[in-house]
Amino acid sequence: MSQPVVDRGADLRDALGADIGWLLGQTLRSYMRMADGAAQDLPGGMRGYQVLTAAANGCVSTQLSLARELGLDRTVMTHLIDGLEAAGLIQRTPVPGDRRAKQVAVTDAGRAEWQRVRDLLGRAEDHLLDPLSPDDRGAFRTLLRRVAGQQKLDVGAMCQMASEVREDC
Amino acid sequence: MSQPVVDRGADLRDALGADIGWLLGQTLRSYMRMADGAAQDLPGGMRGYQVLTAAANGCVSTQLSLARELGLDRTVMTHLIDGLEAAGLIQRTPVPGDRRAKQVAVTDAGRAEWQRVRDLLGRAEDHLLDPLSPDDRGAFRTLLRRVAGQQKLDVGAMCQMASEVREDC
DNA sequence: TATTGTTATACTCTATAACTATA
DNA sequence: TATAGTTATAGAGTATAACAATA
Repeated sequence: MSQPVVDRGADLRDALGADIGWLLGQTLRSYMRMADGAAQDLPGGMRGYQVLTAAANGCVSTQLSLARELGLDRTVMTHLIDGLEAAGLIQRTPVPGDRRAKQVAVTDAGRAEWQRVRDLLGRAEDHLLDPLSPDDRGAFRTLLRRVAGQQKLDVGAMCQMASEVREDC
Repeated sequence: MSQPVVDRGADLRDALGADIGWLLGQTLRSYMRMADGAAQDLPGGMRGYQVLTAAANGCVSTQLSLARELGLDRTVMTHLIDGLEAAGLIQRTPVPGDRRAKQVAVTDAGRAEWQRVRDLLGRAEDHLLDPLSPDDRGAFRTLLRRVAGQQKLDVGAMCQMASEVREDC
């Protein structure tokens, strides 16, 4: 009780800067402002880009495993893939051996588009990390990857599942 | 053209781990899952908490400057403050000298509630940063603060404005 | 004429449930 | 009975416009 009222004179910048939720939110918002421009021509925007990333770089997979991979609902995945397929960027093909499931594969156009957007996003990232030195950028990326990595991807299970379908994994 | 098709054999984890937007999104989502529990009793949830943070730690301010500070629309701010005021956590008082504006001040109950939620969020943050060593946690916080800090707060302008109203700033 | 706060409206995103066709 | 995909619907979150009171 002999102390002054807690934080009465503290600066707002310090208070918000101590809130990691606020820092992450502001950082993501700042990045999204730039990224939305890069992905605006892509059906589904940034989420469409993530689907394209997973389809282009992971093992060939079904809609459901893709949804689980990206932490999306399967109803959302349906709409995203509708848009990407209508734009000719990915293709739905039946899974031999399970006629319920559909295999999702990137087309050549989809791969090219993915690379185009990826390069634009790279510039957005450069701009975001501008206040850091090259060394610090690497450190930040490494630390962020470790923090984000704790809710693990379970990519192994996905590849195993997909390998039942194709062997080029 | 003599190169193999780009990224054909790359792992999905690597592809997503190279996407800073995805990393930030996953990290924020992971944090929010824990934080929502901490702020669930607070009107407005996490955004309500941020309003409370700004009101408790910054200079006394109007709704509009608070909204600008937090990057919210002023219509959203109205609803958030409606909830917080109904819960007795903050108080709207007229600004002497400008009868259009309303001053937002934290009540004693609001300050106590802010501290309670802040402590819970601290635990969520500890859990989020669990995969890092103590040194790395500090480094991550510092780097993130610098990255987030680039869209600057303009706290100075806010304090100046508020000091026209009160002098305890 | 511009600003503060409020209200109403619409649009996006997300979550849920129901339905089909397969297994 | 359970699973993959689709569709429809409702909810939250956000953005926009219009309004009243005041500067």
